[in-house]
Amino acid sequence: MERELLILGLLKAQSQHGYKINEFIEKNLGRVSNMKKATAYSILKRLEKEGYAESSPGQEGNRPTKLVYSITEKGEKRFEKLLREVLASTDETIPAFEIGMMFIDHESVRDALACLKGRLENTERLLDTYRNAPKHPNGLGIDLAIDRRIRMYEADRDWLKETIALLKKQTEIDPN
Amino acid sequence: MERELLILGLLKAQSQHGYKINEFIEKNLGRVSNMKKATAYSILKRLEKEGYAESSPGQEGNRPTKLVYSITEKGEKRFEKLLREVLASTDETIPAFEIGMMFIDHESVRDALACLKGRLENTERLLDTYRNAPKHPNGLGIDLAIDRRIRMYEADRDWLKETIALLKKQTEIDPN
DNA sequence: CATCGATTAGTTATATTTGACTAATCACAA
DNA sequence: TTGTGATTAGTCAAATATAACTAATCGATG
Repeated sequence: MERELLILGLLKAQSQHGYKINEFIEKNLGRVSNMKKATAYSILKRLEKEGYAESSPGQEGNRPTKLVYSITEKGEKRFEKLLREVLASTDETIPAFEIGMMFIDHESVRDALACLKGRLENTERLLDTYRNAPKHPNGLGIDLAIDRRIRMYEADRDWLKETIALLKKQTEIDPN
Repeated sequence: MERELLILGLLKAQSQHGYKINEFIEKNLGRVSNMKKATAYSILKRLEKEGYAESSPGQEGNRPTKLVYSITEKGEKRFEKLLREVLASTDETIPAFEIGMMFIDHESVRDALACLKGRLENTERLLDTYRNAPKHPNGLGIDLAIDRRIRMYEADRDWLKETIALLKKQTEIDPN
């Protein structure tokens, strides 16, 4: 659903053909979405079938014609509906990591500690990346999203540090 | 991948047939996974094909025979490998909500505020649920996972409150 | 004891996602 | 000018996920 929103948003900014859409996502939004090329094409096709976008053959230079997609009136409405939905609703599904945590007693504490330490390093590296991300002058939204990302990673880092400390104390009592 | 881990974990605890697996996920792990029945069955089939689980026909009472799945030696290894992977790696994909936030300037500030306030209520309700969740006496992992969930929702709530305040200030300057 | 809704235990058709493939053009060097 | 590796612009087969369907049994009720 956020994928549909993303593509509608890109079409809203500018009519484009599938290749450009995918290229933009790969090059500029690699962190934002890991949607693959074939998925982008298939979503474009669906959007057209459902009347949210329309395509017309376009030409550039000597290249073979390609389908240029534009958002329709109906598509703009759809975009706004989806936007409200993702803004208002909370995603309640538990991330993979927490599912793993539930099984942590099946691991030796020593091994678990190694995993969590690796994860802590990762998290701190990501925090750095987002903190050093350039401010976006136009468009408040992107900066707000980045700020949220930072908050989340900070919370994750704090929890990780405390949990690692707690498990370390356990190994001192009973070093299995 | 976390779905495979979950099913292997359930099989590790006890050999079961597909229906019980799905029932347990639906009734007890509704918050943990939204995996659907047909998916559970298809993962069980794949696990068997790849040698991580094996099935044998079982009978109970007068009911027709059903396939009971057990985890294999190879499956236990697989479980541990997957567990290490999800524990160590950071999921870097941006949640749907943040993708929405990036488009927030396409919304009127008034509408955006309404959405975020709805979301804040939701988040506070969830926080309450997790704070009041009963402690799990055996198995430290579940409590740690719940603690992490609480931290994340707290961070989300704080960010939401600040963002709502910021947008409110904007409406006072320029009420569009 | 017939029957009717709930529960058990799946299968199947359909939709979504992705990795792998195709095929044209371009840029540049030998 | 001809080959060759990169870029452009997709398509297609295979994997994954889910909604909808099937079909047997159970339990209780009139």
